[in-house]
Amino acid sequence: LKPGEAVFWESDTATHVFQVMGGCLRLYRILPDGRRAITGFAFCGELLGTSLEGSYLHTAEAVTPVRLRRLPGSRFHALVDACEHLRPQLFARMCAEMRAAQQHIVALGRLGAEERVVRFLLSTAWATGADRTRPITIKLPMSRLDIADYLGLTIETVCRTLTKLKHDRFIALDGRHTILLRRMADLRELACDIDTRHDDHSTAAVRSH
Amino acid sequence: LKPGEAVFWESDTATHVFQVMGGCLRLYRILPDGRRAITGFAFCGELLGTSLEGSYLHTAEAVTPVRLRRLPGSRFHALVDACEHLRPQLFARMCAEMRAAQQHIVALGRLGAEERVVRFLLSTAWATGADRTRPITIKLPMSRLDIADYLGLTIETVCRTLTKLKHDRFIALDGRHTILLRRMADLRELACDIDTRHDDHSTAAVRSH
DNA sequence: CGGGTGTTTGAAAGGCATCAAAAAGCGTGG
DNA sequence: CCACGCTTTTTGATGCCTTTCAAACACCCG
Repeated sequence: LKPGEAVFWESDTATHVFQVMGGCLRLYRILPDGRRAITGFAFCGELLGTSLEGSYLHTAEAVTPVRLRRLPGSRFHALVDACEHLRPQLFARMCAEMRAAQQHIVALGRLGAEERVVRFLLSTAWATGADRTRPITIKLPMSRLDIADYLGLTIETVCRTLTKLKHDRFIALDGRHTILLRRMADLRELACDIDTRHDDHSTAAVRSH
Repeated sequence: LKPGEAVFWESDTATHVFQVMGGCLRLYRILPDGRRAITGFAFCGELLGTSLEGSYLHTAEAVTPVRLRRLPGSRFHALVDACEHLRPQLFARMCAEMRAAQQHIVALGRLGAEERVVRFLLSTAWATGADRTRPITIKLPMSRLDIADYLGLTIETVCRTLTKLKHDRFIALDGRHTILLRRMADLRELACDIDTRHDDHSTAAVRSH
């Protein structure tokens, strides 16, 4: 698929399951008045269209050139049903998706603009499996508007936040789609990142009443 | 469980699966600085703790008195694995959960305060399986603070929005936990609601057993 | 019938959105 | 290789919605 082309639309009857073999896609829903909410991005290896009988949950559209593998949904589920060791794999993927969704909900519901942007940068970096303590250069294939619609912000706010981070020496921008993350520890602080902390038991105990 | 008691905490090792036999629970995560994000509420019939090997995704805490059924996670998954007709049921539940999460993401990312509150009221009403065109009285077991933390707002904003809806004759309040929804068509308009109809059909089907 | 918690209302402040325009990329064609 | 025009991004000024802070009020339980 070329950039901008869609794999399927939100209203489509879900007939096939897809696997991304390369490239990046945006997954989104459009509100009646035209507002767009991007629920996630899909990268190489990920599955699309697994989570529904009926119609797709969102529109899937290519951000970069994308290569896909396609399988009829019925066949996919038959395979999963038959293969003893395939089932836990699908289950694990769905769990990961759920975890990501909940993380997203927390971010949209309770984090400020800066926290959201930094968290997005860090999660993108970590999706590549990079060392979490060392500075890293990441590629953001999607546009600022995509990022804004993903984070529940406007494009201007995303820009301003990035420039502020740049001036504060937390990141360095190189072109539109390349960002260098430096001072990871400070960034993690800014992101209000709970995943990497291990003091949650005491926190939970305190707040449990 | 009595109100305020927890079934499990976010950091706990996920050992058991629970089914709610009665009452209402809140599912939430706490940020390092104390902010709370409620990711959802659980009602009679729903399953808790299915979506993870490892540790639970959130804390589950009783809002009202709650009755639970408990099953070791290993046993639960063994049963599902063995039972040919149980698998699609679990799958459907997970899909419904995912759909709810995505709906929530859209609301938090792109809807204003009034839209969020109205959407919450309508989805609560429809969870009871009521007629969608006729006025209906609903019970909200949770506190205003719970609603605020669920909708990504403050308690004051939730209050103000409800008061405004009352003065505009869209709803009527009776005590703290009872709300009459009138003029459903107008409310749906306010909620920016396109596909809740489709959503709830499957949700109701899943809930029913 | 109090006391305490939870809710509602009010005033002021702040953060993000909106509107507007300049600057920077980027592909195209000379 | 550079000039051109378009799109995307960045920056700036202003306004609105939601939050914050504060206090009055209602509800519930003993």
